[in-house]
Amino acid sequence: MSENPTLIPYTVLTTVALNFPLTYLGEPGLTLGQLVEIPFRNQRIVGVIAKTEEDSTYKGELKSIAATLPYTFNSAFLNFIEHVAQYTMIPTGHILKMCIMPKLDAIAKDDSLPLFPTYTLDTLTLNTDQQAAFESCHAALNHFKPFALDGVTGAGKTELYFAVIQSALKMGKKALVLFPEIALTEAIVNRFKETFGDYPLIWHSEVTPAKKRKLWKQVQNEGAAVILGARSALFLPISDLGLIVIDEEHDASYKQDEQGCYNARDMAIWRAKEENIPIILASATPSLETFANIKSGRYEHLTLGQRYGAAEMPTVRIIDKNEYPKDIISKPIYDEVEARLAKGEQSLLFLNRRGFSPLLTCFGCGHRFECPGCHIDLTWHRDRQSIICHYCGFQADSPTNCPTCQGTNLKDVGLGIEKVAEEAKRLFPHARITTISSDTLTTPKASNELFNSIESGEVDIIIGTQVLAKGHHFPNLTFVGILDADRGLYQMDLRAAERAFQLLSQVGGRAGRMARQPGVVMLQTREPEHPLYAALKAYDRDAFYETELLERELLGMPPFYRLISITLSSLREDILQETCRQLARVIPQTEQIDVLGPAPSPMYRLRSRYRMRFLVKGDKRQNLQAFTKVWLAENKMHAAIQVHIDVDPLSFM
DNA sequence: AGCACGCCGACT
DNA sequence: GTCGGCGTGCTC
Repeated sequence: MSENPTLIPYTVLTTVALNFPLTYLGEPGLTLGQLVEIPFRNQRIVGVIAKTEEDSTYKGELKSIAATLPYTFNSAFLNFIEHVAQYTMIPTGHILKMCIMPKLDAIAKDDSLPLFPTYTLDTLTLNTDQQAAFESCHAALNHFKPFALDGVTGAGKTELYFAVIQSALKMGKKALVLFPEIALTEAIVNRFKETFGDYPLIWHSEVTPAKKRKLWKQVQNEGAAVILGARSALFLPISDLGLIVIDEEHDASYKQDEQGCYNARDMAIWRAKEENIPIILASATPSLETFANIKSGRYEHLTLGQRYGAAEMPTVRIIDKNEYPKDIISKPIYDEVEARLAKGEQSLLFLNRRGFSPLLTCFGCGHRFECPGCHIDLTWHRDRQSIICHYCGFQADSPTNCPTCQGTNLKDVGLGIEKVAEEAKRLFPHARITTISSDTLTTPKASNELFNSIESGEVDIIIGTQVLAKGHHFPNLTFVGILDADRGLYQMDLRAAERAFQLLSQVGGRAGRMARQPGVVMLQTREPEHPLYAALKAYDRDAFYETELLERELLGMPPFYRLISITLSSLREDILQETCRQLARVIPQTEQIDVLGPAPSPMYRLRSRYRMRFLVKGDKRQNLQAFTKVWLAENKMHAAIQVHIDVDPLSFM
């Protein structure tokens, strides 16, 4: 580029995977946050003015900004991008890319911009608890404050935050409401329409690119609106943001695990802080982190409804599976289902495992059908006539004979929901039975049809996995049988008990939700004495959480300590092992921070890659990111190695 | 000599 | 991330 005396240098954050900004020349007077097009190598990319002066030691020839785009990010949003990048250790450019749309110049030319919805803001009727909670939130509308909204299903959490949203809208501001797996929750969209007289702006992975582009542009305009979205909606450049709500805040789908790990719930706190607005984390079964923040007073605790009052909660019975060793569906559960069939009510049988059986083996020689890439057992999906790897998605046709000994006596081992369905058909030959899992809920349309058929009473017995656990109202469902409550308790996962409690209490919460009398929940377990079940039976959530917190503290685990998981993977096992040895040699020695590993990942072989893992661990005050950055920068990594960094990993799988 | 491929560094 | 420079090694 030729030297032009009228141009001045700007620091520009780009959408490429660099962790530092670049310097470009531009007309004087460009403002902070201005989106621009810049030449980068032989292409044009989008960037944002991060500083209105030069901030680099680069001594090469500077290129010039090619064009300015009619969009400007405010400084709160810029700070948010910077903070997320630093915290998650994702390159800043990647975070910026999550915040913008492709083809910005084309979007700018389109002026067919839809108007904001016109909401009716009639005052909602609140009960005493809701009114008290509302007043706390209302008083915080002009500054940063995190709230934990706590209350059992049906206690009125949604009405409460609807009322707070209403206040924000009246102030001419926008509210951002995050939901886990929004594509499946038509119910909340309808509820919104009923209350506010118009639809919210909807953002999730199923929304078409054209609609996304319109919405992306629209939310930058002034005016009141509600944006209802999945975790990625957190990265929308919303102007005049007045409130953030995270519903089902404990839900694991707020955590993105691929292409850069981040937890939208935690990052939302930072967004609220930068925007100086309140944030409401709602859940009947808060995450242990949130529970700890309530205890320490960092989050204001809003409690709704009669907490864990026995009257509205289902009756929970623990079934000792050791008394029924051979039965998939034990006698007590059978009796309850029979009783529901006689009364024309619905039953749910819950098992958190897809397919027919998690293992297929040859009776003759013991051959197991394993995934060629991951070396784990393939799950037999008899309905689809295939064997499938649940980790990488590898599929093959159902075998008819053994590849090792040619024998034809293949045996299915273990239990999946397809096998439960077969057993249920045998036990209840006249019942109308349907299975629900990610195999049957393939599209939003398919799932709506399925859920509608259940709601309209076309089904007697529902057999399903965890996809059932959230968001759906089954008014005629009065019995839930949990067939293998222990599953999840003994995985190599420190959150297993917490998740099991959340899952079981939610599934239990399905029963009798709308019925006049409480429903019945039965859990089959081989360990009826486990404290988890005692807490579930008494619905003593806080007692369970307190025990769990104590254990985490003793183990030196989150939320008392923080972790960063670093997974190295490669197609070449030798290079991987050598790199790990080398990295282990140069671990910086400090008193406060430990590095565990290298250890083989729980999935040592996944999608044909070998995987090893380090864990960086320190108490809450330590800057683990800075430590990790220094450590990894010591070593030039071989090109055949991929590094995957997960700050605050949810599970270690 | 000519070309294909893979590694590695630079990108403003 | 992704492109291009460059070194290695294979083939005509």
